[in-house]
Amino acid sequence: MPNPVSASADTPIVHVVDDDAPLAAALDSLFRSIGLQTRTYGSAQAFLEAKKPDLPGCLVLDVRLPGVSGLDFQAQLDEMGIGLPVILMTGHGDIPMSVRGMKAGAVDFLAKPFRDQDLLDAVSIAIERDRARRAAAESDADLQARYETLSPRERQVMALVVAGKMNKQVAWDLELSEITVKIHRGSAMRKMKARTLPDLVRMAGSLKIPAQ
Amino acid sequence: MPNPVSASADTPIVHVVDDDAPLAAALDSLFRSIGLQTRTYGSAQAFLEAKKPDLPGCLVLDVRLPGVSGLDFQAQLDEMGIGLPVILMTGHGDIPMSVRGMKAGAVDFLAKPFRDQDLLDAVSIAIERDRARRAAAESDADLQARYETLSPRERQVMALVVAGKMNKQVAWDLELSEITVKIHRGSAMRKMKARTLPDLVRMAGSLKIPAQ
DNA sequence: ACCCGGCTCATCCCATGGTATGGGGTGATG
DNA sequence: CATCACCCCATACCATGGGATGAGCCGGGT
Repeated sequence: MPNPVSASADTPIVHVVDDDAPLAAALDSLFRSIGLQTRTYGSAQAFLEAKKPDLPGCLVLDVRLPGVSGLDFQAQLDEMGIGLPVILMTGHGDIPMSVRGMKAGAVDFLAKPFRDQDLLDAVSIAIERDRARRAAAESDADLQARYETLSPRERQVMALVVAGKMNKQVAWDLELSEITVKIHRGSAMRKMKARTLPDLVRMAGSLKIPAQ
Repeated sequence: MPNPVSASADTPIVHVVDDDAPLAAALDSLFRSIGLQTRTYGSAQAFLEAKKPDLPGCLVLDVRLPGVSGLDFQAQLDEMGIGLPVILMTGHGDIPMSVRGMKAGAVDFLAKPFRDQDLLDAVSIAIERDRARRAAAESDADLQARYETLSPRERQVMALVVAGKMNKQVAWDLELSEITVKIHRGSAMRKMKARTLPDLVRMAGSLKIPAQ
């Protein structure tokens, strides 16, 4: 039988990292009440060790944690390439702390006590941001994967073609015959699944291949 | 005779908006001491009415101002399209205030008293950011200006060409002869100063002309 | 009335792009 | 050794791009 407030399917996940168990439990039920999955962790370490499902979500993080500071942890996550949007909470914070958190890209920084609604708003923004991030990352990974199937020559040719050079010029630059360039160019188009040259140019742009 | 700490040429400008005159004067001399120009204003209104030289710079803004709040003023500047990076200062601030300021894009939010060096660091970041912003805006305006010289037909053709359609298909879409398409295409290339099709595609990208 | 710019089209000609067919060489790998 | 991926090239053929020349139609401004 379906849940009254549907959950557990592919609904977003809120990860709560807070060593204050009662508070974590309260947050958990708050999020569940609006149909979000939650996971709670007593420490940064616990969060890192847990395996996270491949779903959009966000991280609600207390600044005061056992071991590392929440702010340091935030920076650490960044270096590790975990792009999960972060919402920071604190009981005893000051302005420099909040500024540092926001500079590091936090979605919000909430001083306790805060209204439930403020947190829910922040979470909803964070999740939306994560959705966009994941979508961008995915299409980027797709593109990157295709690009990696190109042979070295094909990449060179692609770069020059995308820079606007004619086959003839590419041939001269790479000391090849024009016919060979045409062939590499064709394979590159096929492998990149680019129907037209403008498509290829845009792909090169997304891949940050320098224009010229 | 040149100044000891070179200024007044095309050096960046720090705009200080603060109704505390002694403090403004102190900031003024602080910034001049490192070779920056400064302008001080007693109110948001005074800043808006002043004519600002066309130079990179930033805005140092006290949150508590006569009339509007600094935060509201910040939002107002945004709506007016004044992209000058903002640094907020406050004597009596709290976390929500700083978070709001940072969310609105402030470079930094400093609680008084702060160290001179913190402000100088923020200013230097802000000016660098403004430089980048201005450069981007300028090249964008250039492009936009060229785009505006295109006739309506030329724009239609350009859009379809950039979307990867062949002249033939463009002709069919617009119910034109292929020859006419070629001509519009040629003019578009010339007017946009695009040497090659990839160039045109990138320009269209910067102009945010939808790809297909 | 005239000119000019935008829009349209045709025919001709040539450069360029793109693919197919067929050939040969290398080096890594099973 | 056989195979495969990558690299190189030629000839041929056709589609496409792009410019020159010449032309007609409109509407707005001098």
